[in-house]
Amino acid sequence: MARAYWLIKSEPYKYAWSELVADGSTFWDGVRNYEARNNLRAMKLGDLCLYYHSNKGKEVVGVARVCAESYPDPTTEDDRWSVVDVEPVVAVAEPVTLAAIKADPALAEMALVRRSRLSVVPVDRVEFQQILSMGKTKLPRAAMAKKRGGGK
DNA sequence: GCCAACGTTGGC
DNA sequence: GCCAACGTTGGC
Repeated sequence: MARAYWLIKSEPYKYAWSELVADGSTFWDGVRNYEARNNLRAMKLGDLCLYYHSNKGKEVVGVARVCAESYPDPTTEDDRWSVVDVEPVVAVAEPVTLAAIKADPALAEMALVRRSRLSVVPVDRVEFQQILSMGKTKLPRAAMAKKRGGGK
């Protein structure tokens, strides 16, 4: 099964990329939208996520990896909501702004642009690679491996 | 089951 | 800080 790609948004003053790096990993809580939640639930171990700073910055600043698949959101009694765990993989060398994404015809149709209010959106492989390339960023070898443990 | 009111998100 | 987009809620 091919790896999937996603984009997850956080307001940097709420939970910034640098905090994820400092924490080592975190559970991705606070999603209260069914479609976003369904995207969380579709995430598989080893999927890669573009980490986007919304509101302030409006740019892709890092790549994170799903290190635990979805489970009930521990911050609420409401069993409708789920979280996943993510860990940082690599910072984007040159953050890719929303303006740059919109200006690129290959990216203008991204769910990020079309569904701007959705906080967890799918990204296709081509879009993912294009953003990394715009960000002058290469994935470390370890993240290229399919999954930890590497089974078929 | 429709739809108006309301709340939230996020770009500008 | 404003406002557009849009998801959710609740009255009927």
